[in-house]
Amino acid sequence: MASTDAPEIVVRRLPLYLRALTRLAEANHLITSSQELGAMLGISSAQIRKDLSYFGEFGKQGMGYEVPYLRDQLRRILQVDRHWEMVLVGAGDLGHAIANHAGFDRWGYQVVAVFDNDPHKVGQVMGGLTIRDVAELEETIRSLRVRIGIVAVPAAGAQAVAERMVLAGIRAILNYAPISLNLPPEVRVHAIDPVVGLQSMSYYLDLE
Amino acid sequence: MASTDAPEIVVRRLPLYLRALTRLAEANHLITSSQELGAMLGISSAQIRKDLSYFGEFGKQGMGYEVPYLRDQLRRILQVDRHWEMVLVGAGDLGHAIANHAGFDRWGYQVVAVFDNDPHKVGQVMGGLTIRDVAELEETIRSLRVRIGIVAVPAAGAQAVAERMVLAGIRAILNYAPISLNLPPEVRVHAIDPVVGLQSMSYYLDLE
DNA sequence: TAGATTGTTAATCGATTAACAATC
DNA sequence: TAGATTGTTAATCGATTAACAATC
Repeated sequence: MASTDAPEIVVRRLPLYLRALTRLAEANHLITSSQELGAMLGISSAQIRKDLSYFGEFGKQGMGYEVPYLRDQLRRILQVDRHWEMVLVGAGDLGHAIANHAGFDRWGYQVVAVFDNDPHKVGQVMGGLTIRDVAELEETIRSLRVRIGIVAVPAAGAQAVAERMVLAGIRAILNYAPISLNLPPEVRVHAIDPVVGLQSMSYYLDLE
Repeated sequence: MASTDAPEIVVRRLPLYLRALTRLAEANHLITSSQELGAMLGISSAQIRKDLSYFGEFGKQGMGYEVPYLRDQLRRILQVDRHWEMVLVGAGDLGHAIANHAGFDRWGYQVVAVFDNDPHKVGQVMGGLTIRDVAELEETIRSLRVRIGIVAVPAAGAQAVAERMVLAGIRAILNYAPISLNLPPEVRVHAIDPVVGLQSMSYYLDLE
């Protein structure tokens, strides 16, 4: 479980470090340094050393870090050295793309149940899973003891779906709906909205 | 042309304010307050007032903000009150989902050209567009004067594609590849990687 | 007027960076 | 040893919050 005092902003950088280390390991680099990692990520070497220091001492002075060792430590710290199951609500185009997203499997995240409220979709198969009626959401989350939920429904239904997930035991939500979810602070939410990203970038673009 | 002194972290919140205001407007709310917006977004009212103050005075003491007026002002500030064209590289499953993403159209973002390096895909139609050979990338960006690029290729090719985009005139990149792009500071990058979000949330989950 | 809420200032809080002793 | 790089401290920088005069 989560050491308690690392700031969230630090935790959110750890997956980037892990990704860079995985890439180095695949290229058979055995040793790296805070400077090299920083150059890969556009982050200062001091920040990387400071961030890692919240969790332990992983390097050797004068030498740097052993790539496979630091990678494994980050996997342990982030708890990604295990299998996580997820439920997905929303079997539209977006849900379909999510259910088939190869990156999830590769990192041990698996969608184990898909839900929709459209009677025409319920019973159909999507990504190897039979689409269930969203009425069975709570029951399924409880019986499968799932902790992670993915919201891929239209904005109008997202808050209600998220609240139901939380009441049934979900503690982390990946939110693809274009709305800010209002949930208890103990529930983690990560929002994916490409339009929000585009809009903040548009601010900086020159009209030619 | 972007006023120059608002911190980027503030600019990144403006789309959230715009989204909330759009929702209020659709519900025919004519007036709102920093407190109401804050409650919707999980942000303090002081922060909302402070953020808006970088760009002007939009409210009335004792009254709050007129929803349509503030919404329109944010659209102007963010430059989302116009049509933006985008190029997309990568015509795989992910590219397909992106090209068909309804949210882009709704907000004035349009994919005008799709590229792939697979000869079998070039010439096929995806989302109403004929897939072009990625060899034509620079030429197309220049002749269409596009400023926004979407990278939806595997990690191994992403950095090279992004660099080519930038040399041809792209100034904002939406990056779906699971890698940190290294680009000149004048180029904006917004990364979309659901796995990174899941991994940072996993840190906080209790193993039962 | 009385009540409410803005816009802004100053205080607080937290994150990043610079610097360097420790040491491989 | 000489050179390099960590882990950590203190200084700096920047963001958030609290408070309130202005005023609708």
